[in-house]
Amino acid sequence: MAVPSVAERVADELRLQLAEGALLPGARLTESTIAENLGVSRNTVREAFAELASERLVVRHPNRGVFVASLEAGDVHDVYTVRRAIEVSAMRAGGSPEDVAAVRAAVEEGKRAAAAGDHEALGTANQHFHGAIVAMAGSPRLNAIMGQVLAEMRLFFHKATVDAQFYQHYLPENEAICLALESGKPDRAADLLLAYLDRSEDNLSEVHGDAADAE
Amino acid sequence: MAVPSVAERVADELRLQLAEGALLPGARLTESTIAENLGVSRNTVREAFAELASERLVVRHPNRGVFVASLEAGDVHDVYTVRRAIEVSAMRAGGSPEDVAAVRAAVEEGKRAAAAGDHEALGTANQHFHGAIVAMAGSPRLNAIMGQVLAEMRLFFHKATVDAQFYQHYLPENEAICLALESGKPDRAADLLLAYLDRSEDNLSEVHGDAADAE
DNA sequence: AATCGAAGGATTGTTGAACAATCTGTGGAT
DNA sequence: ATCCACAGATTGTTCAACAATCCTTCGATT
Repeated sequence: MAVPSVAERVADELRLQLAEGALLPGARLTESTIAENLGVSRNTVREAFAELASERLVVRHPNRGVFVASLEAGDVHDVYTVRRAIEVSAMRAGGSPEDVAAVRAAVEEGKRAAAAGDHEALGTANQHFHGAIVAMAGSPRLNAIMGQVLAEMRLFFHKATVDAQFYQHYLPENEAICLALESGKPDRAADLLLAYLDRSEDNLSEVHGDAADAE
Repeated sequence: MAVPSVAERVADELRLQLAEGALLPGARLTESTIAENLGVSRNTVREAFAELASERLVVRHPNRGVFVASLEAGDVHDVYTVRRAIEVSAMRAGGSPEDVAAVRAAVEEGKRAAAAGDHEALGTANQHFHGAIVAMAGSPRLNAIMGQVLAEMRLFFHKATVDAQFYQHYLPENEAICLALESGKPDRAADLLLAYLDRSEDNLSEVHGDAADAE
């Protein structure tokens, strides 16, 4: 019913291209060419840029232009710090049976994707899994924050060109976390999740080719 | 060195007015009048609005205008859900001695304000206290999120016209939390903080005149 | 008298063009 | 080779216009 504004549609389109990897980190986004390509005004593109910049998907260099954000080594640690705070907290909240069911659904979605050998789908299933975890807190703000974090992660993965085994490795962990949750032990699930996140961060820092400081 | 753009200065100015209570929740912000008052273009005001909207300080009603955000009952709970996730997580991280010193400084700042009977200062000291707690995590993203949350809270306090005793009541709690932190017991401090936040939420919901559902 | 609907005014959403400010890169002078 | 000036391109911002939408008022109808 609510028709999205043109600026919002432009932002959506750019978000899509970013998620698909059509725009790689570091790439420059020129106002005029985007305005021309999408058939909108430069001013409207500008509004869309403001939105994407607030989501950290894009970085503004004053008088120089906007560039697709690229996560540096420190950013990876930072993003995982946010994830640890939010996901673990939401997990300890427990969540309603429907919330737990959503987590289970994401786990099964991942299994199917792995069976089909589709690691694009495997990646999105993993994001659904973590999104469902945060959703247990029932907090619109936490959901929004997590949404942004996941979008940032997606951006990063395209840069790292993650191989199939990357996600597959985590499938049994997701299963274990989900089982703990389903058997009414959210604290146990939270501990597993925390360990998972720590390991995931290490893996990612490694892929990124960065000497991780043992903190 | 970096000169803020006009749009950013407009956003800053509006943020200031919001923090000072010059613009009360629910008030309408008309593009043309603000543009005229600040001597800038309507388009620039529009960019500033986009920024404030992304911070939830302002709400956009399509084709109707932007209004100063007003926290409803559910929003209070939501904001506290975010605070619990972020603050408690940061607290458990412990933090460097300088970080702890910053927390201590905020506590003392609060004491001085209370002694002087300045509850405007008492409020900001309290915000510094919680900001310092989050800063222990050393995460720019968490700091940014907390900054937005605190800005939202400030908005709400102007609506509720909180009395002096509101903050004063929490001074000894801040002291206790800080002491636990200083004596190397961050987990103990985190537990105290969690209890603090729960009680604070109850108080606020009460002030707001809302039948809180005991969850 | 109350309800409904249609004009009118006001504000937002979007466009297009224009110009100053700033950055980038090229080429020449030392 | 280094430095400086200049030209080109892009951003930042303004202005003016118009369509779309909303709110209000006024009038017509029942």
